[in-house]
Amino acid sequence: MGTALAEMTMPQISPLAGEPIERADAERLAGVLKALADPARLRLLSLIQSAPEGEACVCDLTAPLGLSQPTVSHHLRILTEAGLLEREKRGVWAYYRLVPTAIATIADLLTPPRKRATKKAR
Amino acid sequence: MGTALAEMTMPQISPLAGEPIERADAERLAGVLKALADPARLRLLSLIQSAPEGEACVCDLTAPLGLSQPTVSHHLRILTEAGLLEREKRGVWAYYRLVPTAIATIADLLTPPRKRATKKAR
DNA sequence: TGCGGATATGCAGGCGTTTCGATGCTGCTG
DNA sequence: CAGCAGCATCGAAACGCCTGCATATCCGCA
Repeated sequence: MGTALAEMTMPQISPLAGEPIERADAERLAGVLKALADPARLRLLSLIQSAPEGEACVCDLTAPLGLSQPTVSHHLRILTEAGLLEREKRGVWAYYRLVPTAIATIADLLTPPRKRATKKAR
Repeated sequence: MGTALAEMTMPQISPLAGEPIERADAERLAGVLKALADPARLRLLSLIQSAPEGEACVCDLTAPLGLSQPTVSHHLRILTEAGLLEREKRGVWAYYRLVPTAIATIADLLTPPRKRATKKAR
């Protein structure tokens, strides 16, 4: 439901290049970037991504971050709602992993249309 | 002095991929992303980038944004200190333009080492 | 079924941010 | 040289965010 990213990738948000960006697009993109713009959350993404199976549960992340368990859960929730993480509950544990192309999508939205046919031109 | 980006690009910050990111790196990257993660500032970047000469003065940006002049100046200052904009004063006007590869650099920091030889491997 | 561990949620304190109006500064221009 | 236009800075108000503690919820296990 959250996945703010899905709302951006689908209706083809204007990528911060070319035509002046629309107010609504700016707010959606800012929303996702805001999820990224936090040291704790960046480290969470990095830790999860470099974990053994590319996944990690809350109890694995609490110590390396030096934050309380509720705070870690809070950050994970924000990242999940932004469409950057996906959650899978196995037994008592909640395993988080990166949504495959999510971050790359954000990077593409920032990057000018290098070669890519980003235009809707028909 | 400002240009938080310069401090990142130079000492080769870990790009959110590969090894778990360091706390200091996370804070630097979060700092720059925080400058981006605002609707008004995203629109400013977009407006300036798509302006006639790729530059614009404050008085050109106030109306399209619908924000007061002090507020626009404030956002421009944050973007400049983040290393995303550069300022040139000509007469009474202050012209802002994008720092050439700044945004692309951020995109690269987020993007996993696709093909790129981002590795320090020799 | 009752206990204990792993997460999620509620609540609150402290801090940062976004925005404005008022004001100060600077450099044209009449 | 006065006045004005363009910007930056200041001070303040409203709002949001990060964090922790306390508590609720869920699941496996004895």
